[in-house]
Amino acid sequence: MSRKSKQRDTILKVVMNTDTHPRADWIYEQVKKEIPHISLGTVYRNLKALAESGEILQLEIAGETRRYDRNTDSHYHFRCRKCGLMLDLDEPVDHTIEDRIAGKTGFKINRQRVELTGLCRECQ
Amino acid sequence: MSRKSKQRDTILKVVMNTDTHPRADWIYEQVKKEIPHISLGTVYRNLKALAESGEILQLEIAGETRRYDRNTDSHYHFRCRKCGLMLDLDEPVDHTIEDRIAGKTGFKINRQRVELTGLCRECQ
DNA sequence: TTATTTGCAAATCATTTGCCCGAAG
DNA sequence: CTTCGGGCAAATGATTTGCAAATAA
Repeated sequence: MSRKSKQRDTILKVVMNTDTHPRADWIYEQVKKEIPHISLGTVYRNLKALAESGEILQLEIAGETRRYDRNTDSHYHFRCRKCGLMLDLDEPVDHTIEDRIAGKTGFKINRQRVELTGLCRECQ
Repeated sequence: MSRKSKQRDTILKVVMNTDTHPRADWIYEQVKKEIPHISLGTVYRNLKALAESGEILQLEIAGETRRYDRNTDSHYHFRCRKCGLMLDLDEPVDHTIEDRIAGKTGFKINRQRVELTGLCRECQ
């Protein structure tokens, strides 16, 4: 289905080796250290493919540029509104909300996204 | 502080008269019916001003174009991934998550955003 | 009058796409 | 070979901005 390529392998490696939830341009800069002539378009194309195959998670964030996450489990996120730090919270995800809403409205709920925004310890 | 203008009043009126969480371009089309020569830039400028003064809410949505909401209270949203329908849920907002995270991490939490995605009744 | 707001167009930012070429199978 | 992935640059879509003219106070 999809061929292997040096660029795709390197992009995946970069994402798997950080927990900073990087954006495409940061990933691009890191990959350039190994493949100086890589293009940003290639980075976007491969990030998309890797997300579609379930190897990484595309993190769509309200009002912010997209980020990428090696952690593909369902989890909450915290974002510092001053320094931009973003991290996973290991709070257990409350799925009872989904059932409660589904029961009330008749909707089928597939996904729940919870974002907490505030100030991290350093920025307070 | 801010002057009144026909364009701002009309934009506010349009947002207040719908519960569809419209995007800027839809609001622009509606306002054009009353002020045909209005420009999209003016619509954006006024929506921003109205949000800053607290009269409306700018809804930043993960992976989607911004929408505007006449309901400025803290509330959850549901979005249908097929037809794009977006609506307010009248589920009470659970603020205990904020305290729990704050206690665990030492972060100061200002805002919580909860988005449920799925299929509405018509689209299932 | 004079400070804001408008209309318009150009600028920006993140992301996607078209096309032709090089490389993987 | 033949098809997919890569590089590059141009296109896209949403939103913002600069500026001169229009308008509210």
